[in-house]
Amino acid sequence: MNRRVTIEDVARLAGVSRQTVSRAINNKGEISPLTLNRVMAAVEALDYRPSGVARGLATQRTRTIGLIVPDITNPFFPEVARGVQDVARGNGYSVFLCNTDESPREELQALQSLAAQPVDGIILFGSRISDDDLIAFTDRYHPLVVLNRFLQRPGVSLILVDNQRGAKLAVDYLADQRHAAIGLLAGPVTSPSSAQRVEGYRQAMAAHGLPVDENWILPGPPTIEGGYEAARLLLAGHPQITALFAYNDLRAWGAIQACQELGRRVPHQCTIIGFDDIRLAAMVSPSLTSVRVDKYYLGQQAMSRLLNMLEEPEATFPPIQVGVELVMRESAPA
Amino acid sequence: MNRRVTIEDVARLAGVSRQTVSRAINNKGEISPLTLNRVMAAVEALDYRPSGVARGLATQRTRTIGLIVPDITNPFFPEVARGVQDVARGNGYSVFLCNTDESPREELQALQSLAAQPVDGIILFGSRISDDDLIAFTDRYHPLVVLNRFLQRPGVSLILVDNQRGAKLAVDYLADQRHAAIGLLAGPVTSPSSAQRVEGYRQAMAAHGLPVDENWILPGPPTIEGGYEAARLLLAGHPQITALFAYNDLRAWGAIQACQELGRRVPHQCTIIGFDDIRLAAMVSPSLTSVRVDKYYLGQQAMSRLLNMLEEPEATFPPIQVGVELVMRESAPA
DNA sequence: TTGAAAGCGGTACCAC
DNA sequence: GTGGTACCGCTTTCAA
Repeated sequence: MNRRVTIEDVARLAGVSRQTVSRAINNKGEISPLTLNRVMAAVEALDYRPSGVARGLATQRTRTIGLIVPDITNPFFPEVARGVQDVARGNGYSVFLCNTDESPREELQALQSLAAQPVDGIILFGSRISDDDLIAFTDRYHPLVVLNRFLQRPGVSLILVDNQRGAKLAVDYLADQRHAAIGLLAGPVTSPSSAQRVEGYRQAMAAHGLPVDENWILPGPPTIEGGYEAARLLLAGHPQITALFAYNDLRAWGAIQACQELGRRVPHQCTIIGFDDIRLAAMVSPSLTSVRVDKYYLGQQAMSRLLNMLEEPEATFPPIQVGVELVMRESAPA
Repeated sequence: MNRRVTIEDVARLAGVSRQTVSRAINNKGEISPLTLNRVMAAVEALDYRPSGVARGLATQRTRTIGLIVPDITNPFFPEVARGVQDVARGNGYSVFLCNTDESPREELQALQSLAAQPVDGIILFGSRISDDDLIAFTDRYHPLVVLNRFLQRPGVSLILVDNQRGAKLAVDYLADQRHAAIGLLAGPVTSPSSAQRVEGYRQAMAAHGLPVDENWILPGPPTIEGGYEAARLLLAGHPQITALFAYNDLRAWGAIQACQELGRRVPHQCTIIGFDDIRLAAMVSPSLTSVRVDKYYLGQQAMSRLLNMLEEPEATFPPIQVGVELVMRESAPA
């Protein structure tokens, strides 16, 4: 590769100092229009682009952020990522994307590698690490935006989806249809959002006077396969179950497949509700009744908040609450 | 944020020079086991992590690459991204992800911003910019791995999916079933992979002695909505069409929806074949017959190749060909 | 085996 | 308004 064009080259060509070039390209400090023009002409001529690395070293800001998600192939996260990236790009930021595969170890590594990179801030979705590890990390690094996890710390902002209410909406809906034995295909045991949905399920069941058999709650990976396995086990072991509420749409789909194999028709012989309302929920057959989360908005909010924190490092920001709504379709018709 | 721990701090604590610390953490140069231990102890004690930025400036290598895709919410790309990222991480690289929204302008900006970042290399999927722009860019920046686009340039490696053959497989299959009027829901006009699939379609039609009405070929965005619109237009304007071959699975799904609205049953009154075989192709109803591409493998190959180029900057590497296969399902049964 | 000094490509601070 | 100089945190080169 040809040697990189540096600020020095521009300065030489324009017949000014490096400093003046710096002023010109950064639109700051007073500069005479004349020199500005000369410098910009030189920049054009050489097709000069300042090195982000050098700039990062000098300013201690890289205009770079890290986005950590469990798995970008889970259709929930691409939409979130778009929300983050669109806001980021609009403000001149680039985004590192890291997958953790639901592994706390990978997550911690991702955090540390991003901190060393170093990025100006980190957005952490689907966190699975322990409170201790996360707190230890927040002590050394910020700003940090964390989703769906309570963690009151300086330098940490929270985005909270109303998971409990989402679960309540689903259970209410099923209970109103006289379902009493409602199985719960919970998410990963390490997932705070799953814990919140489980809690919402428990409260709603209680509110309807419905007893909960602990065996009806089966955690597992947030994938089609995971939902399939869980539904098979649950329906085989507890034939009295007439409805399933799943941690996410992928698990709900797995459950639909399991029902089909077990000869239980959805929704008539088994009613199913998912969570997230990913785009394709409407496309499968039967289409999926689901608790809708505005994923793109979530990403936008997370990135906007991170920008706010970057602008006012000393400020404290309240958590952002994001609502949910039930979208009715074939797998759990009215 | 507490001041960053630097190599200087470690050196002081260990009672050695910065240089010795550098040697220790990079496992290079001769160093006495004793000092090594002392240094590493200091590193531990301070929880020191070298700054990627400073290192990048000094070495001119950031262990960072850029991945450009049209749209990460298109289910094709998350799988590719995982392939790229898994190989990247396994080799100590981080990945910047950029979306272009199919826009040549955004794509060019993404390329330039990544080049300025600067990343060690770029993987470009779904390129939409002009040959001129791309060539101009390759002259100033490499290494570059480009997918599905012919471009013989030094510093550029190619990954080529056998798009023509994929289209041929689909058309052969339909022609063998006596379909003669086969519509083509092509991709974006700027998409090289779409052009290749159109070409394959033309050749296969000709091989079967089937005339092609140019109006049967309708390009458009690679989305469900795009496929829906295109299929509506095509089927309304040319009722004799009995089968549709779509640029990708999303367009095929849109077509299925259009058929349902028009009262044409799939596959009996309209047979449909998609492309990509994204994971959910098997989940929709009717399930989708599709030309399968191994997306994860594609990503792995792209990143592996990029690593090779990074290791041997002077070497020339041949294009990597990636095969396809037809997966039969309900939308076009045997 | 270890250390001193220069340099990577910018920005910040202070003169002029 | 402009230029000189130090400095960001690390690696590289060369000497000791």
